[in-house]
Amino acid sequence: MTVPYNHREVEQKWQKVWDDEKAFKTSDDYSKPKYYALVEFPYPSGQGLHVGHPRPYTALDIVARKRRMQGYNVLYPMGWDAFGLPTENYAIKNHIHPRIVTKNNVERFKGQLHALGYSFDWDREINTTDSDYYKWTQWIFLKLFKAGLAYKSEMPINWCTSCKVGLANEEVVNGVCERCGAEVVRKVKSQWMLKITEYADKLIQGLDTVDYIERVKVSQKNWIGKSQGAEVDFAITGKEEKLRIYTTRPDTLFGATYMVVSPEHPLIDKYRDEIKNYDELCAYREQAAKKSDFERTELAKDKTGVQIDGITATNPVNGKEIPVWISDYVLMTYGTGAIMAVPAHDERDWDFAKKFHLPIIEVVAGSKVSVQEQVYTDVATGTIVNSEFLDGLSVADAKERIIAYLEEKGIGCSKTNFKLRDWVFSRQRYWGEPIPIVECEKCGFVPLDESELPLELPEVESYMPTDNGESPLAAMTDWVNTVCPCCGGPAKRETDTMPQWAGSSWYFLRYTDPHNKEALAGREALEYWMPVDWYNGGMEHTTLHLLYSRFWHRFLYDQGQVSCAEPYQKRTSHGMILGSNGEKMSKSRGNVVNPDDIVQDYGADTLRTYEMFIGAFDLSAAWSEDGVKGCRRFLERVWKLQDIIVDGDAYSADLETKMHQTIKKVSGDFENLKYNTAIAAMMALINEFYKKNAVTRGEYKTLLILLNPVAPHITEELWQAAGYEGRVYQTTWPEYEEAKTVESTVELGVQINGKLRATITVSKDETKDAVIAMAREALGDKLTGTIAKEIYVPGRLVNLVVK
RNA sequence: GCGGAUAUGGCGGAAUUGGCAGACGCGCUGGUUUUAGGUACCAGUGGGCAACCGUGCAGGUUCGAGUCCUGUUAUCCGCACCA
Repeated sequence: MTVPYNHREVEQKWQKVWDDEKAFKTSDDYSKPKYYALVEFPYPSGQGLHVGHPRPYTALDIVARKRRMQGYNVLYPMGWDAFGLPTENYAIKNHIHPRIVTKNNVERFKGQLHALGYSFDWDREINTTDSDYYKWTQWIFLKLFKAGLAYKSEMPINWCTSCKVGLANEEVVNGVCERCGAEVVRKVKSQWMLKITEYADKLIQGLDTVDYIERVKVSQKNWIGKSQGAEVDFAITGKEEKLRIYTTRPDTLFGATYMVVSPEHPLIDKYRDEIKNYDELCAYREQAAKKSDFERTELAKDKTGVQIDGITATNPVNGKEIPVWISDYVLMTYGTGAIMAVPAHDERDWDFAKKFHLPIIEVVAGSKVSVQEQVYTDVATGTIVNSEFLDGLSVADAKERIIAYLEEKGIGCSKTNFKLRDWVFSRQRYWGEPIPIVECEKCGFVPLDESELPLELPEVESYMPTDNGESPLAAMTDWVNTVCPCCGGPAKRETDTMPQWAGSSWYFLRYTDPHNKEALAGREALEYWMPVDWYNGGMEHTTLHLLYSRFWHRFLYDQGQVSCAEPYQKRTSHGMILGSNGEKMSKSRGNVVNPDDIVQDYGADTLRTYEMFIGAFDLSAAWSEDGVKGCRRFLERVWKLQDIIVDGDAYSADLETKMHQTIKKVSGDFENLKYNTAIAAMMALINEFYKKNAVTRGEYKTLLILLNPVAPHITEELWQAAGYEGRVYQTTWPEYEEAKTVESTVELGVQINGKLRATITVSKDETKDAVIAMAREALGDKLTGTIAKEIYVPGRLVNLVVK
C-alpha cells in the first residue's frame, strides 16, 4: 500500500524543485520555434486573488506546458497592472503611500499565484508602476504627440459636488457619487486626447487578419461603428450660409420634411438676431445640458424639441422650404450635429413628427407608411417613390444615384462616419504615469526630451485631488515650475496623469525583453516573439483594453518600431465564475470563495482541475464545493493507480484503441478550449484501468503526461515515484496513431423509421448488405411491412424505412 | 430599443457538427468493508407499471433534428436617440 496523497507536501516540494531548476525559464535560443501565450495581467487589488483569476491562467498554463513538451520555446509571462484608483483610494484613506500598498498587494498576489504552480517565467515579471517600465509608456506617448495624435481639448469630466473631485466613470453610479451619494455634474476641463479615430479604419481592417472568437470581432466592429452615408448642404433661406447635415439614407432626401439641429449647434447663436424665440431656445438648451445620462435614457422615447422661429431651410433637391427645430435627440458629437428628418423612414424622426404634427412623406414604397401608419426603415426591399429622378430605383441604387447627383451639383458628398470617439487620456489623479509635457508661455505644449525620461512621479504630501479638480501634482509647485526644453523660459509641467489603460496598452511587448534599458524591447526579441500567439482575457476588455492596445501597436508598427501590424494572432475569452447561488461573487452577497482556502484544503492541483472541469470555458459557471470534492476524488484515484501498476512499456491489447483515442481527444481539446471534456476523457480512461484492476507502466506514463498540464504537482510526484526518467515537464508529449483510434468492431443502432429498435455489433469494414442482413435478423418480429429504403451509415447506425 | 449569448435529468454539463440524447462529474438509492461517522469499493439512477414519451414553446424540412429553417418565450451580458 502506498502512502496517502498529501497535497501540501507534494505541492511545496515540486514548486521548490521548479524554482531551483528554473524549469520554466524562457530560452533566448531564437532558433527554436516559439510560442507566446498571454493572459491579461491582473490589477493587484487589496482583496488578493479571486477564484476567477485561475480560470484563464490555468487554461493557458495548460497550453504553455503542452507546447514546451512539444518542443517549443514558450513565453508565458506574468506582471502587474498596478496603477489605478482603488490603490490610490486605499492610500488616501489609510495614509500609506500607494507604492507601499502596491508592493504589499503584489507580494500577496505573487505568493498566491506561486502556490497554484503556474509555469510563468518570473524572471520576466513586469510592473507598470516601475519607472523602468513607465519610462517607455511615456516614450510612446511622446511618439504619439510628435505624430500629432495627442492633443489637448475641452472635455467634460464627472464632478462630484460634495467631494469636489473629478470621478472616473466607474465611480459614478446612477448619476451619483459612489462614495458620498452626492449629485455628479459635468464640468468642462482641458484634457489630453489621443486620436484613435484616425485609426478606426485600420482597426476594422486588421480584424480580418486575426483569429479572434467571433463575438469579440463583432463587438469591436460595433464599437468602432463605421457607417457610410453622405453629407448634404441645405440652404438657410435668405442666407449665403449652408446648413450641413449627415445622413446614411441620402436616398430618402425627397422625404425630408423638416430639419433638426443639436441644442449646442453654433447656428443658434450666429443668427440670434433673426431668431424670434431665442430665449425659449436658450431655456431648452440649458435644460438639455442639465439632463444626466440617466435621465436621457429614461426619456429616450419621449421626444422633446423647440422649433426655431425665424429660420427655415430649403431642401436642395426639390427647393421646398422646411422648418428647423432643435432637439436633444441630435448629438453635437456625431456627424455634423444637424440632420434632415425623414419621418416616414426613420424611427426617431417618426416619433418626433408624430408628437409635433409635422408632415410625413413616403419615399420608399413598402405599403406600411400610408396603409398601416407605420414607419418603414427596411433598406433591403422597397422601391423609391415621390422622388422625381430616383423613382423606381431600389434603395441601394438610389443611394448611388443621389450621391453622384449631389457631387455633380456641388451640394453634397459621400461621407463615412464612426461612432468611435477620441480617447480621453488624462486623469486628475496621483497614481498614474506623469504626462511628459510642459506648457511654455511662448512655445505652447513642449514634449520633454527622451533623455529626461522617465519623468518620475514626485513624492507628495496628500494624494487627494484638489478642490478645483486638479491632480494632486498641481499642488507641488517646485515640481510644476520648470524650464521650457525649447526656449529655456519659465514653463509648467502637465499635472494630469495617464489612465490605467496606458500601461496595459503595450505590456506584451515588454515581456519579450523586459530588462532592456535602450528600447521598449530589442528588435530581435520583438521580431522573434511577436505577435502573441494566443491571448486570453475577459469579455469586459473587448472594447477598451483590446482596442486601445491594438491602436498603440498599430501606431508603433506605422512608426517602424514593431514588425507586425496586429499584436495578437488569436484571442479567446473565458466565462465568469459565479457564486454557488448562480450570482456574481461579491462581498455583499456573501458568496465569495477564497482560492487560498481551496489550495489549503484540497490542493492547487484540485483547484486547477476543478476550474477546468467546471464547464465550457467561454461560459459562466457556478461554483460548487461538491464539484471540487469530485475533482479531488479523481486525483486520489490517479494516486492510487500506483497500487495496480503492472509491467509492460506497451499499451495492453484491449486498451490500445482507448489509449490512442484519449491522446487524440486530450491533445485536441486542450487546443480548443474544451478542458472539461479533456478531463472527462482522462476520468473515463482511469475507470477502464480500475475495471481491469491493472495499468501497464506504458499506459500509466502516458496518463501522467496527459494530466500534467492540468495537475502538474501530483503528476511529477507520481512520475518520480514510478521511477521514470527525468521530469514530466522535460518529457515529450505523446503521439497517437489515427488508425489505432478506430475500434475494429462497432455497435450500431438499428432503427425502424428513425426509432431505435435494436443494436448489433459488426466489424468496422463489413459490407452494407451483410450489415442490413444482420439488422433484419436482430429486429426479428419487430420488422413488419415492406422495406422502402435501407440506410446504413458506417460506424453509426442502420435505419430501415418501412411502409 | 439595438447588438451578443444561453435554454438538455434532482444539479454542473456531454453529444464526433444531421446519425443509438444524457459522456464525465456531483447528488441520490441499495450493498460490502468499518465499533460508529467519514473514507474506500460494488451495483443502480431521465420520466412512465407498460406500450411509449422525452433537449424552453409552436410549426417546418428530412429516412433521421438537441443540432438546419420560420416564428415565439424567458434569462443573462454589453451599448444607449450615432441620423
